[in-house]
Amino acid sequence: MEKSKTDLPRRELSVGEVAARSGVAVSTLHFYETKGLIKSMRSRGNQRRYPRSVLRRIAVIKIAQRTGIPLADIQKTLSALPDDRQLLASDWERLSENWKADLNERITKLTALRDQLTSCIGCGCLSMRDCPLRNPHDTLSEKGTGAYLIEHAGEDGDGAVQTARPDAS
Amino acid sequence: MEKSKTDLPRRELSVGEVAARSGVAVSTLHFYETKGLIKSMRSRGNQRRYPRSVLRRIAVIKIAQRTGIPLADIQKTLSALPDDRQLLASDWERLSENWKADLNERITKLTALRDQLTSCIGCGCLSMRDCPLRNPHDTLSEKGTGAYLIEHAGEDGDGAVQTARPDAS
DNA sequence: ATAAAACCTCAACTAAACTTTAGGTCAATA
DNA sequence: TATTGACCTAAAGTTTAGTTGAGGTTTTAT
Repeated sequence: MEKSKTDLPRRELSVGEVAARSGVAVSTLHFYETKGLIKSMRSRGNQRRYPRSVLRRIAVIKIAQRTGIPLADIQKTLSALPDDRQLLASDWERLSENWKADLNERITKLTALRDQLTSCIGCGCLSMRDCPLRNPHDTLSEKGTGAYLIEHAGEDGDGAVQTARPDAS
Repeated sequence: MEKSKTDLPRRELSVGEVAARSGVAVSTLHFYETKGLIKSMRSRGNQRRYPRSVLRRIAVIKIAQRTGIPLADIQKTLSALPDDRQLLASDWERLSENWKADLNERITKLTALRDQLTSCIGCGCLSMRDCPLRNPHDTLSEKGTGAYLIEHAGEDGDGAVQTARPDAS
């Protein structure tokens, strides 16, 4: 009889084992592989076999994703490691420092937004001229797709919230 | 001659005018309309005509988006206003309170992540057993798609980062 | 009156991050 | 041995938030 499954930790893991241990779906592992985020060896029968270190790699990917970093960027960062060796503590240190910076930026922006929200709840104006919420000059780079406020000469009282006074004829 | 364009502020705005004033593309306005986020009247010639209040509505939509709320939710919230009247200060107050709460939650999560990142940079372990980054029990609801850590009995030293010691034979 | 600019609809395309399906192979077990 | 469960590939589908294009109509300006 072969070594039973629970006997020694075998050197390599199947895709299903990696899925169970890492918490990501098998299809996701396939997907990550096509994106170059992880890689695998193959068994004689063409099934994926992973070194245990893939679990760490996946953990790192998931952490990066939680910080809001797109997979493509994660891939770039990971593949920029000198060779494709296992992550060392020093790598992790460098990566996490970078990601922490990104995260801090996002936190800063969201906090600013929240504070503006807080202060604008009192006034409730949403005036184009006055309200910081309406003119987020510092947020243009946030996924900006369209043109932003190219011109707003001829600004007239269009955006202001009415003081609650329903149907005053 | 008709009233010139720049003479009096006409009662209604064309889609292009709304686009220019609000900073969103015309195609986006069409799109928002299909999603029920805004609506329009039509001219004799079937062109969209908007009341000025649409600008405020769009401003609110954009603010909500900045907080990270998906359009579908924004739509639900806006359409839950008693009738489809203009936003009043009291509406804005209520909405922004809700959104602020969401935002705070997001900020809290990101901040926790950052702090974990900070404290884990020192140790660099990423150990499945010890590292808070590896087991974010409080983050399961964050876009969770796959199964999460259903079982990890038989945990063996798979995830730990090696102390920097390149090729120690 | 006519041409250009703005507008219309509908359908298809984009991007990210996956999942699902279809059709077939491999491996562990009763 | 036979069957089931795990695995394979490739392609297509899903969601969110839009954008782009084709083909045609309205408005506006000259």
